[in-house]
Amino acid sequence: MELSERKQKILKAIVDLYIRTAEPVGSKTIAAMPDMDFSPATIRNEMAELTNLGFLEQPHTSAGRIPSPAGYRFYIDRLMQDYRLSVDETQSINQAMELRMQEFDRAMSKVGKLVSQLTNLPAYAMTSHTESVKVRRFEVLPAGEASFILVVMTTDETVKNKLIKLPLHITEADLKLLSAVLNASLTEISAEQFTPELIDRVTRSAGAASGLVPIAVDFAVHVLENCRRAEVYLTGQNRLLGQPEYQDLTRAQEVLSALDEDTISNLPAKLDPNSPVQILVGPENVAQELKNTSVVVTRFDIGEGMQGMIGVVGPQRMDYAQITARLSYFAEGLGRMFGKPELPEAKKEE
Amino acid sequence: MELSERKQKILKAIVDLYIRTAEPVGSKTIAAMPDMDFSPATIRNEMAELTNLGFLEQPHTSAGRIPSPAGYRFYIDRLMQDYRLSVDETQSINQAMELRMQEFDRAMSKVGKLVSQLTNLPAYAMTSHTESVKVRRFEVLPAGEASFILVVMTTDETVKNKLIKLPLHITEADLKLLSAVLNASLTEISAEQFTPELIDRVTRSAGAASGLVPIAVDFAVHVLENCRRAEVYLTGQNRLLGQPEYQDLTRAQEVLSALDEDTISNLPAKLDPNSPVQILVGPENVAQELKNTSVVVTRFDIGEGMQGMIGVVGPQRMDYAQITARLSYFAEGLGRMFGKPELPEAKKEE
DNA sequence: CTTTAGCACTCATTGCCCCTGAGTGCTAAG
DNA sequence: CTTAGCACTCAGGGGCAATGAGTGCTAAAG
Repeated sequence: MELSERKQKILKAIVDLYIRTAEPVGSKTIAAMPDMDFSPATIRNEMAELTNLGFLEQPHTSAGRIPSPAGYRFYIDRLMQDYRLSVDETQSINQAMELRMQEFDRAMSKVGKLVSQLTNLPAYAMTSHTESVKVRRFEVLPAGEASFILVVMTTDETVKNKLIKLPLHITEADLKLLSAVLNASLTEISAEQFTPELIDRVTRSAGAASGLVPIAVDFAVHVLENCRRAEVYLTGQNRLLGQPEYQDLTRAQEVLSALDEDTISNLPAKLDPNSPVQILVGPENVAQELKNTSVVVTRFDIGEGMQGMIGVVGPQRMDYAQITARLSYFAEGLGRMFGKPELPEAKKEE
Repeated sequence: MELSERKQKILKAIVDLYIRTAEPVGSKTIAAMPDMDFSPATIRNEMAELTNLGFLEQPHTSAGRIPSPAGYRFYIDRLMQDYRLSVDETQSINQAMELRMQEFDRAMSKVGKLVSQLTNLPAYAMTSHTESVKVRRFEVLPAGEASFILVVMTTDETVKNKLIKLPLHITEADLKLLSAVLNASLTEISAEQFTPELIDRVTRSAGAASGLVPIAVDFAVHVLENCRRAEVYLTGQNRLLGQPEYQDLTRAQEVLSALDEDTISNLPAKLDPNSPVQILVGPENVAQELKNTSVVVTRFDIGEGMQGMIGVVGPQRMDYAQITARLSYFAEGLGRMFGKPELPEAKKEE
């Protein structure tokens, strides 16, 4: 079913205005807008129909209209104008991105913070995987007296390490052997393939270092599992309180307590591979607690079978055009930054 | 100046009750308590004096009294009874601690979450250093085509790594040399001692890998600096909204937006080395924005010149006894866990 | 000299009522 | 189909009085 040109125009005007003011919009206000060549009465009729069609809602009889979730959806899909980033904005985003991201985890937490700042809403950044991750290589590095560092490198380029201390003395030869055995048998296979039989066999072939194999395996499995389970960085929760819809404390708390890592990592049930930015309006969220909030997500390439995702959580009445624009501009920048191999920079002294 | 026995008893009763109810306490309520063998009038007189002495405050004329910061301080130092953890509590804390903390950063974020849960307040966990950190060793590990992984181990046992990609091809020999040079000249010295002259000398002696030295140095310095700058994990901000004193939205926002990593890492200006748990009541906090909140901090040993700190942020009216007890019990557990060398566990199959 | 009963006073909170005004839906005329 | 006109609805706010918890002071009792 198609909306008449005029209905669309009115709907757009209402959503635009409501996004700006957070107050129900009345017929008179709309009629007063330049470019609206109808009387309030006409607008009223149209608004009544839009309400019947489910695009608008009325908080109470004597109030104006506000967009319903379906209204927002229609607006997003059909009416919303692209938001053009101003030079100032692009500059400040670029500048923010200047942070040299040295380590990955840290960087992601910073990314989250920046997104939150950029949108003035709670934001999250997380990593996720597109392929199943395997161990690429083990390294065993002696580290003082009776301890060594186990380094596990995975196919998604994360490198995790653990300091292992032992009460018994271990020789360099033991460690060499351990390393060799681990690399020979346990690399390039996914966590599921770490069967008890395999581990048993490996353990037996490790000689003096056999006691260390289970520890190493435990750690490797743990690393792989943690790779799969995305890491989530959430920040800027307090910005939610700035939004008029969350002046009601209980609402705010409901949303904030729902915003933990688990819900977030499950947020966008399916990522539409076609559109880069995905918007979930209110009840489109699977999580019940978020049925009054909207989520805008986008992803960026990190390369090596991984992707980053950044998202924003806010009231249904959010400036989708602006937020989408900022988010995707930022994500593009990040993609450029992470996705491509890093060029060695020209150093002063060379 | 000493408070009479009776004044102390009354003050304690008021603070105890106010902590429980969050409502100003009147003379009649106190008088009605068993063990209070005085009339309301007497209590009133005492309360008036306690107010003059600065231990109590009156929100308005016709309301009861609430403790002033000084009142809380006196209560904490002199009146508060030790809170005895119930078996249930110790059990659930122990259970929570069962999480096998495989990697340090992750573990700290989990610790933060647990503390928040444990106290039902926003909480933070962070690491900090007691000695100046140095690089203990560099490791250079080839990682595919035109890239390698640089591992920096520091004297505080953190191990950080970075994947470095290069457009040019590098041989294993180059990397060996790089590793040797770095380890020969740049270990066991602190970041300040990375002078341009030294770096220049090292670069020249690195032969074919000379282009990589600045990158490695940059990373090393970055790691050392990050070691010094404590890492902070803050969680459970939403729990602040559950507290009656933060029903006022603006207050809540003020506090929450003040709670970023910077303010937190500066929170306890000086840590009294004698008492394990440190309490900062309201205005005792240096940060202006936190002058209405209290902070309870404790630390635990991680060994190797490092310590962990866990803390709780909440309204001045918080159950200091309970929170102190839970926090320190938890911290002790963590100390036991992190501080001591890890014993290899008995595996099933051995 | 301390304790307590009595009393007048204060003042935040609550509920109530009424008014205002923005906004609607309907009807009938253009 | 559009619009002017009109009666109606209802949230929000101001004013006002009642309520009651709590106080400080005074004077009597212990």
